[in-house]
Amino acid sequence: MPEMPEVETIVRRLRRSAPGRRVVDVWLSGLPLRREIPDSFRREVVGRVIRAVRRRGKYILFELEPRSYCLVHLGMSGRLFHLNAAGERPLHTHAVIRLSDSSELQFSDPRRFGLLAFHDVRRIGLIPEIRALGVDPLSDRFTPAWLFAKLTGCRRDVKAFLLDQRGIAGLGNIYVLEALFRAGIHPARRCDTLDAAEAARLAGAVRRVIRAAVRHRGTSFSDFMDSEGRRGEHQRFLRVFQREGETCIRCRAEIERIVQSGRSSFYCPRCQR
DNA sequence: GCATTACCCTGAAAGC
DNA sequence: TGCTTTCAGGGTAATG
Repeated sequence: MPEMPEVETIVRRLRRSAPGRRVVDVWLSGLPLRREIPDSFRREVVGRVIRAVRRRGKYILFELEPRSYCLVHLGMSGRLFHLNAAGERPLHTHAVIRLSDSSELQFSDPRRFGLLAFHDVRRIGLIPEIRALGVDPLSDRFTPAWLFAKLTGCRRDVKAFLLDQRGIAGLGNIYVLEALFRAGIHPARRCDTLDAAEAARLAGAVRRVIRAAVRHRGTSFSDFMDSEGRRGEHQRFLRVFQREGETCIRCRAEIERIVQSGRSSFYCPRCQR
């Protein structure tokens, strides 16, 4: 399940391989993803040149020339490969974008929760999905003071807050739970019960977890692969995620699982309050 | 207005 | 062994 570190890993690879190439052809499976890909997508994208590859939250943005954007979200099970030459299309391939150097971008997504869209706008802030996103956890705006101010007026569970892309953009279930463990905060704590010191611990934990995961090129728990088909390494460093019944690395208590808003939460009942 | 729940989908795992 | 059921989850729409 690609979160920000996995998307960042893909974007860093694509930045080396995609800019400067012109789109010469687009193939679409015709099946709907999160939304239908309109027939106009092919007509709009063919002929444009990829100028840059960017990331906002879990979204990948191809900046095109003349200025416009191709927006990609990997959803739960999406993969984006950049192959040197036309290759075999894996099962559940929904889009193939052929480039001027004979390479091709392949987008596959078995569960079809992903997104592929074209936006004829000058700035990424004009794309509704991007405008709705909150601060990036690695940006200068994400500070302990900012986080404490946000938590103070919020009555939800801290886990629900951290998962909400409108507040902090990029976190998913894995890194939220890992950050809460490192900060010693129970996932069901109400936001407005956290004090300034806890908010500071949480802000630091989020940054450290995300930085470590980016360094390890993401977590390949089930099937994540980067744009060259390489698996990530961060699964070896997870401390609570999917470790129900195993012992806490810090206090030897048994890791527990609860369900919040239909999602699993893993935590140490002794270390996290 | 805010918070929670249901839904989309398929593959893997569990249950029978 | 083989079929059926359950579960997983990101984002959004619907509901409370």
